[in-house]
Amino acid sequence: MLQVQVLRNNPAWVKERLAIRNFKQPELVDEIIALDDLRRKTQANFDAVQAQANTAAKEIGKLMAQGNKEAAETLKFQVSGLKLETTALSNALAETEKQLHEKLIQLPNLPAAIVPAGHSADDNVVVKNGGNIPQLYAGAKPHWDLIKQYDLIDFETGAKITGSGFPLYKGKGAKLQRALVQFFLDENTQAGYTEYIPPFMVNEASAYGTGQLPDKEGQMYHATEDNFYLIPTAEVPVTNIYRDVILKEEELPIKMTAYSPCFRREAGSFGKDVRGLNRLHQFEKVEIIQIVHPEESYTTLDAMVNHVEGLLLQLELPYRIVRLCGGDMGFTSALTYDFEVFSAAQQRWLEVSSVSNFESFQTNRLKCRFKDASGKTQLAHSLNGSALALPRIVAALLENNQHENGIRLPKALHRYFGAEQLV
RNA sequence: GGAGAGAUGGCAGAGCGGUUUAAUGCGGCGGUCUUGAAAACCGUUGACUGUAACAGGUCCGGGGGUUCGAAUCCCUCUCUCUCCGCCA
Repeated sequence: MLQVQVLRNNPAWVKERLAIRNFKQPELVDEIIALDDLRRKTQANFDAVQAQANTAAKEIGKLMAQGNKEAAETLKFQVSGLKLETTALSNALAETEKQLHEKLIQLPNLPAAIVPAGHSADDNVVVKNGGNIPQLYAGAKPHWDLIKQYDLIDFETGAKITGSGFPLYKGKGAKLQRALVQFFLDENTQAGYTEYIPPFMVNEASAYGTGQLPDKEGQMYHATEDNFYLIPTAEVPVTNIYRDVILKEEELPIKMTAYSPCFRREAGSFGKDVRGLNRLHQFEKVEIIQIVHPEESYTTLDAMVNHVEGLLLQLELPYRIVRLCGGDMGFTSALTYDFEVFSAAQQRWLEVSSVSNFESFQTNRLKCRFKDASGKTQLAHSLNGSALALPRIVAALLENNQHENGIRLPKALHRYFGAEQLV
């Protein structure tokens, strides 16, 4: 959520930034400012009447204490009308605030200066290519065939137990998951991130805090009896650690990492996009999250991108880093870099990480602030990224490393998996 | 699941209808003293809103109610603790 102050300070610039995203209702900016004006006026009126009532109530108290009952009763009668007035004004104020808030949450984050304009993924900018695309042998297969051949994941039984998109990992397939999670967490903690295991269900306030509610309600599984949501990413519970918290400046930066299963309803997808491990209702992911000083957040974003790149290098996967254009960026992000790995048998780039700077968009909703050197409280900046999401990594590992007699593993995983060959 | 107790400022802890603009202690910050530090003493010490700056307003777990006036009374929800039951 943007700060109203930002809109008031420079509405023209805000509209210009929103245009980079192809945001269709720039008039919202003016409506919000007008509502904020109204809110301020109503607040001032309410305050004035309330002050009058407070003074009178105190006076009555004093008269009572003096035993001057008659004068107290007279004043009581005179003041009784104020109550209607304060009730009316406070209702009007609440209504204005509600309208203001409803409009404000419709505004997406303002793209950073270097975000390219554009409408879709076609307008994204590839900023770096790394790793080598392997030459596969003639009989190379897509990962879903390899999974079946080596009995790594049983999708059918997963579907029987729960439904499609809920894989049942088995044998070496299950062990590979565990090895990857362990590898990622070790790398992340070595880079200074503190490890967490968060709750995998969150309440409404947390889902709201990171922006899943109210906009993306349908993407989460909802346990209605207890009103809990299954987390779509560890970002939700972990970032909410700092909801309603005022930090000391020296506590920044806060670096956190967490493994979690992720649950996504993702209705309406079909075809090759959902084949095998490409898209699932439940998958594993290790996330990195930082809460930093506003002046540091872009340096931090670069550091996080470098860190994720380091993981892919160690996994020996061909990758590219993509700067998302305004039209393809998430609602809450100011700047996002996507990491894609090349899955050689499918001949497709698969997104395995998305690293974003939210600036103060998320912390404003979370009320995550810090006291700066001059003693003022201001909003911190938040960032997060996957490091990494497992399924598509597994898909690329299987496809790119297959040979006639099995599947080899990158060196970095040997000690985690306990062998040089997966199969 | 059953019975009971509780939720107050960074922490501890009073207040249980009207000079409370939330006592007091600890901690934090500033100062005096000191070569420096400790101790002692003095001062200061939250969030939100609002103003050019004052002033003013809101906040005692969340929400609602009673009253001229609520931290204090009533309703409701959430959470914590103790005991019992069940349980990996």
